[in-house]
Amino acid sequence: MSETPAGLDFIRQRISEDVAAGSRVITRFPPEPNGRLHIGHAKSICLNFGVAAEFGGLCYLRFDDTNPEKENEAFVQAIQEDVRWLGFDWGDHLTHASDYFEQLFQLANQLISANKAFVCGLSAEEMRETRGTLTEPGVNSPSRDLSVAENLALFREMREGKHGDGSYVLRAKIDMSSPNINMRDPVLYRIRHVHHQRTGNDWCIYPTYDYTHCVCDALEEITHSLCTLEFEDHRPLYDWVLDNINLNVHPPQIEFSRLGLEYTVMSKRLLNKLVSEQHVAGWDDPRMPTISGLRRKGVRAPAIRDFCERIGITKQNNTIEMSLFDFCVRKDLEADTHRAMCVLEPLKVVITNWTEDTQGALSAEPLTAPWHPKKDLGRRVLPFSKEIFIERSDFEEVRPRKYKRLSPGEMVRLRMAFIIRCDEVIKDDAGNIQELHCTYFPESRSGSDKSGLKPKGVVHWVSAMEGQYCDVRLYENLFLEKQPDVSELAGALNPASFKQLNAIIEPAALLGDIHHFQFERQGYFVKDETDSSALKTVFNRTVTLRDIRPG
RNA sequence: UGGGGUGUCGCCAAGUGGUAAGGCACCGGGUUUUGAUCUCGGCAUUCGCAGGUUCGAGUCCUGCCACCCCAGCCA
Repeated sequence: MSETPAGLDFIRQRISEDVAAGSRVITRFPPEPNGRLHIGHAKSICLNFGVAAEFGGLCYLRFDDTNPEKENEAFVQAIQEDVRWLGFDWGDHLTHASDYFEQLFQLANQLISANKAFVCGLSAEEMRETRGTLTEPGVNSPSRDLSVAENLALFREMREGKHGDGSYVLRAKIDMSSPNINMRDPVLYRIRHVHHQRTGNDWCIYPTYDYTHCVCDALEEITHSLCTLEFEDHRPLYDWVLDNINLNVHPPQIEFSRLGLEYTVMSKRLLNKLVSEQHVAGWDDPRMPTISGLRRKGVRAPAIRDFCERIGITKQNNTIEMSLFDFCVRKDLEADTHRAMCVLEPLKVVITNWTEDTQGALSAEPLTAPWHPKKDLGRRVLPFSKEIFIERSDFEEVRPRKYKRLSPGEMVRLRMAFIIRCDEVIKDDAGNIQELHCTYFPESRSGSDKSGLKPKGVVHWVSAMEGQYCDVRLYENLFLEKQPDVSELAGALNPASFKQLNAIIEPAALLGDIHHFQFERQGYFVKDETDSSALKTVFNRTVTLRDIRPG
């Protein structure tokens, strides 16, 4: 696929060494169902599922559902849909951290029995106060020296619901003076009397990420636990837990850098905020970097996969330029997307020498055009009439240097049709251009041009008579800055990120079951399935065409 | 400040002691009835900085500097 089979990234190098030494490859993608997946998750999905496929292994889709307060079933379903849409298959390896709640509980008891964990009665505030700081060690909890029997009893009571939320936690007994704050007797279990989307009211204590993740990895015999850089500091804890329970499986945790993309944000907290504060229309708003948003904007899965391949896997902090993403999107669409003509901001053109006779002659042999310039996708008919619309921006009264469009006295080709010359500019009293009067050259018919004329350029057009109205939504970056300052979210947003136009499109485009289009000279667009109706079709702009103009 | 990481072209990224891949972007030429696509060419005497080891250093050593992450009963 990639034209640049660069050296393997450091993770694949490591894995291929392990495979050479006889290891299997079992990975996992472990989303928390508290939001929808975004392009950053796609990087991880492509890595985990990709690596599994490349080395003949398998990849679990495991929901990390240890915090029922924030998670829900709708996200569980949406995440599965997104992963599947991206083109990955977890087979029957769909699991949840909650599948292992019982084992996690038993193992926690083992930890207590081994005097490696204790029940702590400190409040959250007290715990913060005794944790110490980056430079000062913490102090031991007064509960730290409870007997094994007392801890076992207390933990049982926690599980039985005899204590209120926040009254007790189970903590690992490690080292309050560790320079790594994660090792200062971290919390393993907390009390939460809340309903869990899968286990219902079976539990009122829930394990924390640090305790859960490594154990689930071990239980699933994950061979390579790949995660992002911010978990690097948690690795000693990951290892501590597995070293202190007797599962005899110890996956290595390997960290890589998360994706940064210009003009957007990737944190679920912020994306959630954008949705809940209604700065966008929803998780699938086409301006969102979510998988569903990109899909609704018209981006296809191969483009996302290609993008993830091109950005690579390293430990360097990175911010990818949007131009690379756009490149991948266009590259994917270019090869097989139907072309159509759609006038976004219409300017009427009257063909003064067009008569009923010429109209009659044309109907005997209508204009047609291929759906695609290279790939054979068939042809469509292009109705033509005395009045047509061209793009307002395709006409200038005063011609700029190297201008390849229409201006007074000049000629331009109507794409796939005739050459016209602008004879007269009709204006209203205020001086606004109302319409253009042009003559067409019968000999210049596309495909059989005998006119010998050399027009300045080519413009798209739609017949006024047959053209259909449609809504076209133009999307731009959600944020103003490449690296938005999110401390003031509202102010960082691009007010021009969304614009809807009432456009006119050639009739053939609305007839079939074609979803993705390239509107010639403008960009790629996709039918919006949720907002289109029988009365009006809505198109979302996926990405503009590359546009190199002088100046 | 303690700990953990990272520094190779504008943005990514190969490079694993033998004389700086590739992609995107950018600049120039060609083709073109999309200023698209396609195509050809250009684009790091230098690898955060300073020393050192070596016949030879982006790769090894030492010392600096910069940036990122960590003080949730979030993940």
